[in-house]
Amino acid sequence: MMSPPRARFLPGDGSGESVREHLVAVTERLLAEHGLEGLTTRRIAEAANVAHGLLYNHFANKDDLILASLAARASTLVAEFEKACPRPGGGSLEGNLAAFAAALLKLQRALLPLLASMIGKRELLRRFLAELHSAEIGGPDRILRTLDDYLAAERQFGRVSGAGESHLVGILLFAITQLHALATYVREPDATPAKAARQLRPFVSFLAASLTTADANSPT
Amino acid sequence: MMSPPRARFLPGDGSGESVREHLVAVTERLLAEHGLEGLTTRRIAEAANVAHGLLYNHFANKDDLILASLAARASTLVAEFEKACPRPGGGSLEGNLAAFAAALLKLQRALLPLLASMIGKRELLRRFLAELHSAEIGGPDRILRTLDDYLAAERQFGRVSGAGESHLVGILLFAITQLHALATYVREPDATPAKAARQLRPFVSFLAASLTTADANSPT
Amino acid sequence: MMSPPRARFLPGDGSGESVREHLVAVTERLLAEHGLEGLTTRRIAEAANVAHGLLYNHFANKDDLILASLAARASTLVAEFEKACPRPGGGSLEGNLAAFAAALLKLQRALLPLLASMIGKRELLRRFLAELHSAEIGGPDRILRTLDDYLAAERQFGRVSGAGESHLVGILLFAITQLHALATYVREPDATPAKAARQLRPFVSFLAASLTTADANSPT
Amino acid sequence: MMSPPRARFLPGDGSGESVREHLVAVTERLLAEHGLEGLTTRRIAEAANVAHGLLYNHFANKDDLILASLAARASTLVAEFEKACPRPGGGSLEGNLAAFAAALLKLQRALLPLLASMIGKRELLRRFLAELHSAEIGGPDRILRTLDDYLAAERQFGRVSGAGESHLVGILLFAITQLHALATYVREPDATPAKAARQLRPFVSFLAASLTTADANSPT
DNA sequence: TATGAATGAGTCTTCATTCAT
DNA sequence: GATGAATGAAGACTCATTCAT
Repeated sequence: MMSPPRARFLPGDGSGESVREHLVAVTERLLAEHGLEGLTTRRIAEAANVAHGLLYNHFANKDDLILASLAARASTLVAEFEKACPRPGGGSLEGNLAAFAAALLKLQRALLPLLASMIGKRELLRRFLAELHSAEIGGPDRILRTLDDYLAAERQFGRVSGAGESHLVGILLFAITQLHALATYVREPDATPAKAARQLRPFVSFLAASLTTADANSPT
Repeated sequence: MMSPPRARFLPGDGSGESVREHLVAVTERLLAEHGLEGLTTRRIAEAANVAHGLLYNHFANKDDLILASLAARASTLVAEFEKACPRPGGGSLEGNLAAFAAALLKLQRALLPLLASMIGKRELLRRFLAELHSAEIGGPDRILRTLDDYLAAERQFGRVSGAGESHLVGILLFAITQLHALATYVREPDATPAKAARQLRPFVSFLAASLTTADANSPT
Repeated sequence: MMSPPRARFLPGDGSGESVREHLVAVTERLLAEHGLEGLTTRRIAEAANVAHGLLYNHFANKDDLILASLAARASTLVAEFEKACPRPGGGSLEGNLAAFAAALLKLQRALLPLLASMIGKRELLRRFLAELHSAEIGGPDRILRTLDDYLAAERQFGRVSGAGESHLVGILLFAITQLHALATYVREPDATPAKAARQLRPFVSFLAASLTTADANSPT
Repeated sequence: MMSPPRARFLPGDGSGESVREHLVAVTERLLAEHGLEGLTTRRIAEAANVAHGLLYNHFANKDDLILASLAARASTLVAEFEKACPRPGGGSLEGNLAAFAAALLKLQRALLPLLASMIGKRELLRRFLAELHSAEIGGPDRILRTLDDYLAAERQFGRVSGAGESHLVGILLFAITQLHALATYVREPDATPAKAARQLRPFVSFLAASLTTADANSPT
């Protein structure tokens, strides 16, 4: 009747992680590696070295666990993005934009597959976005604000001319990195950051130029 | 006792459609309406008014049918896009770019969900892209070439100055519409084209301006 | 990959039963034998010698199958009851009431466990009752009407005096057999019909007497 | 890191209740409110404000706890019934029978769902009945004896004629209230006592009449 | 060629029970 | 005694695919 006691995840194994956190961490890793597709509760339990039913002692259902893990993943990625952001005033403007592009690209490449897996799962998507907004994580809006803030600071330093363009430029940088992320995801998933930087360089130059030129549209 | 003979799809019903084509057409419609999510072989057979098993007489498996239908869908959309493209020389440059933006947006909004559903199904995605390239359909590359061709023609008309930027501008237009498509899909799936046009307008102006200004970066 | 083809239920095995009917019949038998409790879809499939998933090709869900089988069971039982009903005018009145009691008892002993299993499953119960009323089956109301009709006929024969009591008597007969059915179900599930008849006899006599006596309450 | 100390049920909290009694009391309440269906050990522990595992320190398994609680519930109900019984000699005979009917109905409506949930759980049912008999609770037999005793007393008062019928009448009253309880449970769970009294009235009158009439069947 | 009944592995979820602390 | 995290068997349901007719 009794099955032999299997070695399991043990709290107090030195990691100081609660089981809930352990489950979220494992799921976050699986999400990062394979996306939402094919991510079954059984596989999560196996990867966590835990009985299948345990998930349901800590989360009401699969979606709740996924959601917590998605939020954790997004939080991690946004934090990494912000750490990688250049400081205004230092370096060259174009170099800084390139640094932003690289950071954005990394973020997008990690986030796009997750977002994509949620398409068609409207409810999960809705809750994920709500989570982003409610929690301190911040979604795309926060990313764009970070860009805006940087550009505003550079304008203070006199390194950015023009008036309203800077906001557009930030969004275009966001857009071009997203396009690149999607394209490489689809076509060459193993592309190196160096190669990506080379490919994005012309766009960065173009956008940097548009920030430094006296804008033809703006009144002098 | 005998089940009543149901009216079925009959080849030679006047439409001149082979069964295979019928299945692809029906699947294409279902894809357009609901995406890949929840698209089961049973539902396809029902929608096609055909026995469930018939699918497997014409396609080796579900993926093959989906693939053929995705290709058909992509082909339809690309054709619609090209029909909506403005002719060079006519109208205002900015108006034409706006028209391109609208056409691109429509394309992206239709294609993104399909692309997204394929993320995580690497094999299907790979085959879809191969199909795009091999068949006469043409993927993003063809779209971008269409943009490039248009801008080159406008340069012939003297309505576009500068040298290498036009290619970048085309890609940026592509990128900004993709970003918009994704954002609205995620946040407000029911947004109207008019609203989208309003939101994209500043970007279109910005890009149009950069095409007409003597570029500071380019040697005179 | 391929599992060996197992011998299964084959339509055209001589019984002239459709699969749907086969499933209902098997489920009806299981219901009769063990009630709703512990009746799993897997066990049904096993008893029907059929793959588990097949149930869902013929019924939307477990409840639908159960419901169809409950209706079939109820139909069978009501038919048996009506066949066992005595004809008015023949035999002795008390003998006829005893026959009714026996028939009612058989019905109740079969139906009570089913009804009981449905308690706590409000939705199933609601649908079952609706089914009873909508289909030609007829529930308790029909049973009571049968009793009423019989007594009315006997009054025509002059074998029942009194006025309004006969309806009460019918319901009391119904009630006492239900009580007996419940009591024996709970206490001695293997009680024989003969023993039950002996135990019900005094009640039958009492009720028969009340039908033949000039009623003290009624005005002469 | 430590989970906050939750307030728990503490033995010696002034109520003088042992943990075992507390668990039984809580389970009894849950049984009264929602029946056996959906009554999980987790929910019991929650309602008792007690750790889930604690149940198994005081009861060998769920059934044992349920059983103790069922017995407690039955005991409560029987006590309430007896308190509501009319005293012989006072009031009108028919009024007293009506009072009995009301008390019986209340008892049955409370007990039937519990009994029903036990159908199909033979072992639990068997043990429950054994408990009823062994403990001082008394099951249906005790109820019927109470009725008999009342009628015997009334015969002493000369308010009941006839000889052996009174026992039958008691059982019929029991039966008709059980039938009514089942029917209303199934069809209109929210029926008021007043409505029930109205519906039972004719039966009460009929049975009362049969007690006061010189019985035609009995020898004078 | 067309049918659709049949298959069975796989999905999420529930819950009584155990046991180290 | 008390805790509650952990277990795992079992439940209902899905769906791509096969195959006899």
